[in-house]
Amino acid sequence: MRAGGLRELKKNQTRQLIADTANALFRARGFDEVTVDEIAAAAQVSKKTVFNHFPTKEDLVFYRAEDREAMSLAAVTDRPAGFSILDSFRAMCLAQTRFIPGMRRDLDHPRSFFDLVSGNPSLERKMHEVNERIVRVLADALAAEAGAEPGDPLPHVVASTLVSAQRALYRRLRQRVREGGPDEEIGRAHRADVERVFDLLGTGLGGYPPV
Amino acid sequence: MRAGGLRELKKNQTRQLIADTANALFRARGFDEVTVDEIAAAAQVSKKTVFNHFPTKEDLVFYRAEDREAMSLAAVTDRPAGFSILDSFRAMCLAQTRFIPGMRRDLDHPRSFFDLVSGNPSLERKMHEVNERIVRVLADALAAEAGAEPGDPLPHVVASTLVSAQRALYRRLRQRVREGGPDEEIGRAHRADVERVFDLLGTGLGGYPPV
DNA sequence: CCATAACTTACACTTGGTGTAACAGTACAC
DNA sequence: GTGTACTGTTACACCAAGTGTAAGTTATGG
Repeated sequence: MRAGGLRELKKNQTRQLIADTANALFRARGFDEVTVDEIAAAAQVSKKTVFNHFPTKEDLVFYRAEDREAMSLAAVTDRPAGFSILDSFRAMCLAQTRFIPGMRRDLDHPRSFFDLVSGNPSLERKMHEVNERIVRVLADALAAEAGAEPGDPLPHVVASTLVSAQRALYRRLRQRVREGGPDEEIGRAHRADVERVFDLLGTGLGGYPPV
Repeated sequence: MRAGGLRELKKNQTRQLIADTANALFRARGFDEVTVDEIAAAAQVSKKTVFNHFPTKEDLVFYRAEDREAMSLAAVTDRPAGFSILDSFRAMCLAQTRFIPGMRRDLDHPRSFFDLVSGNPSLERKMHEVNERIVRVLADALAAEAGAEPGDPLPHVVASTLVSAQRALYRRLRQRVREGGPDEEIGRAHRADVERVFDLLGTGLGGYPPV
């Protein structure tokens, strides 16, 4: 069970090969139009091996979801002293502009990752599940930091709000990228979005919608 | 296609019969331990008819989700003049105490509705889906009322926060009911919970967690 | 009473996902 | 090196959810 063993290496290679093969096929033809049998055949692997690595077909698309989870969690646990959680999330959302090049690349595909997921019920469900997982992990971290009573609803509400803000801003940013324009301008608009959202979260929702 | 026609009546009866039969079986033995074939047989109906009425097996459990959706939406659209949306949701959450008797009845079952859903991945996914639907509907209503630009992330963030508050408080209330105690005491504790959550939402998240 | 539309059914089929037991290559101790 | 235990892969048989189709049945409206 050594981490750097040959066995471990081959296993990871197989996993990566399966995921890459699957996603290439999904992009080419759509999620529902590709069967797991096809994926297995294309990756020269048995169907059982696919399911040994990925519990469901949907996981082939979202297999890197742990990264996002870790990022959100780090915003709470690894923030510099004197930074509130809200500050930390605001900073994280401002930094989303670094995704712009990746978004541009994705949008170049005839079927972008976004198009793949949106409009497919089972993939959308899976996405919500991933999201909910992040909220829960974040809520636990918040509860631990705040020393909240078990069952306290507050940490979960805060976590849900922050994650939803992060996602909404990400979606908005992608939309802006899709609409076109120079990076700099998109960045400016995005920063304004971030400030609007976090101003509201910072001062309270009581005044929404404004008259 | 008359609303009060005999055909319509029988259809609704069949639908109700299938749902009731299914849920009785689910409660008795668990969601995964009952097949759709069994449900169809028990309801004396073909499997195809089950799927004609309910697109997926999970819908047999959540077939009344539209009620919740309508309730959340009404909190925005039907609120009295001078009530902010936050006020309206606070009132709605305070009124959750009326669910206490129903919760007690549910908890009497050897397998409560809650137990049925929690711990079952596909039912939890479905629940998140229902939830996300509510958030989206609410966000649209908020955006319409605020006259928000298309793509504006704010309405979605607000909607997500309100719905998550509502759900978290509902969960907390059920937990209190499960822990036992007189209704009056539970109601008092719940009202305190509601005030804590909505105070935070009203004044901003910046101070969370408190030092 | 008849024609049509709407609901149900039987049936065959696809596909995601599991269980099992055998097989193959790696790790490791000696 | 050699034997052995371990671990990932495979073939295969199987289950259950969900779909498509064509035919049967019953209400509806003229």
